[in-house]
Amino acid sequence: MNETSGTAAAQPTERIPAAERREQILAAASVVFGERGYSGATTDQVAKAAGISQPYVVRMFGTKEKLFLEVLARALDRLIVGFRQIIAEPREPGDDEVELLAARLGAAYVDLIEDRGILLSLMQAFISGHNPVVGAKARAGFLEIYRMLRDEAGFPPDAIREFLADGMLFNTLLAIRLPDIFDEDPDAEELMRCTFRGKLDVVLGATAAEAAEHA
Amino acid sequence: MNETSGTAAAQPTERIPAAERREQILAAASVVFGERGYSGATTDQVAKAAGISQPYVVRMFGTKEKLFLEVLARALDRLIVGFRQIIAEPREPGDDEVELLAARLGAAYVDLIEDRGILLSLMQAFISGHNPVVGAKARAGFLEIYRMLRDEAGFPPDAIREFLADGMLFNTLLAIRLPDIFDEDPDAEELMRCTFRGKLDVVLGATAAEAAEHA
DNA sequence: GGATGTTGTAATTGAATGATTACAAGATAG
DNA sequence: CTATCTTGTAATCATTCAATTACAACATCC
Repeated sequence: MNETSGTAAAQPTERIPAAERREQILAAASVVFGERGYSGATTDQVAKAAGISQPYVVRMFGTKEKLFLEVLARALDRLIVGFRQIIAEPREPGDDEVELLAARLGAAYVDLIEDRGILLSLMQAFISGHNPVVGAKARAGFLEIYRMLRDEAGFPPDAIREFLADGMLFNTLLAIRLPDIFDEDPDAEELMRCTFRGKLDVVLGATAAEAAEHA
Repeated sequence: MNETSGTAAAQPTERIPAAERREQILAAASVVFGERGYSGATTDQVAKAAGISQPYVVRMFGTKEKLFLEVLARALDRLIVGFRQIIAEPREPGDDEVELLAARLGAAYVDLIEDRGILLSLMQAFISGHNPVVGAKARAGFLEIYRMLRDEAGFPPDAIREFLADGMLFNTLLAIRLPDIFDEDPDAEELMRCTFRGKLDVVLGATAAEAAEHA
């Protein structure tokens, strides 16, 4: 199409509007930061994952830190907006109102953090409490979720604790890649099942299928 | 004592047996790795925290990675040994046998991860699932805890899930330094209290006291 | 009291990496 | 057609940092 030399090998990177390229970089950065951590990730790895050159990544976001903060803000935003949407859905009052809403929120959460980039970017932020900027964002985000469950969802304290605790355990089991060793150690799958009591078979089905496919 | 020049300013670093120095380095490394992560921490920071020179740190452990693995192994070991000790304690059978044991284990866990180095080293390991060596250790450690609760403590699945989930939530709230903003945002303390339902007032008291002192 | 082992550091090196600069090529307006 | 803006890269710089080397001071053994 737009090649001038007939047998060009390395395609000269399509020209793409900055706004769109920005999204590509953020998506790539989410994965790379998630895998290697803020310090462990390099702007060059992000660039390669996004299919562009390293200087372009830096110029687009100014510094590596600003890029990371943007990735984190996006992840938190998706989480909060997603939850708020579900809570806003009309629901009829009843005995199991809280339980049902918790299940819906849980499913949404699972959907979200199956994106490993989002999961790990969030967890990276959790352990950056010492960093004034990142730490403050992590605390603020966590508190906003708490207030949402308390005020908008109307959860009683025990339901909040259980919901958050289960979420953090799920985070951890996914982060350590427990499903990766389902076939090596049956206890791994047992722990995963024990964690979800079948109430989230969707996820388990997906990850187990992945594992089976890989075996 | 062993000063040759009377007015020596920079003390020439006391000679200490290698084994003891090793422990000092491991203690310092636990803190530094916990705060900055594996990639973010430098051997020089560890050295300074331990009060020795950077090359000595490297020579003692060969590489930075080996040092980190040793720190992680220590943390996991303290956790596992500590739990096993409590489980082995004689206890009379009864209705609340599991609940009581869970409370004891919880208290021990809290004691342990109040050492921020241990808390964060463990959490660093959790999000290193992609790293073959660190990831494998994290998975193995988590599974060992699971088996201990199931086989040695005799916990039913629900008790295991609840125990682990509460632990992970506690990890997270401590990691993001929620107690640091108790005085800025009353919801922070409320979330912390909601999380523990007063069953672990020891901890809350300690961190609140810290915060008050700082205010 | 010399030889050997242990405990330590200063100086340096080589690689990695975030950031900058300078430049090129395509699009768009006048 | 020329000027300008946008989208992109190659080359390079300055810094950081893990690791190495070479050496010094103390201790212990014969």
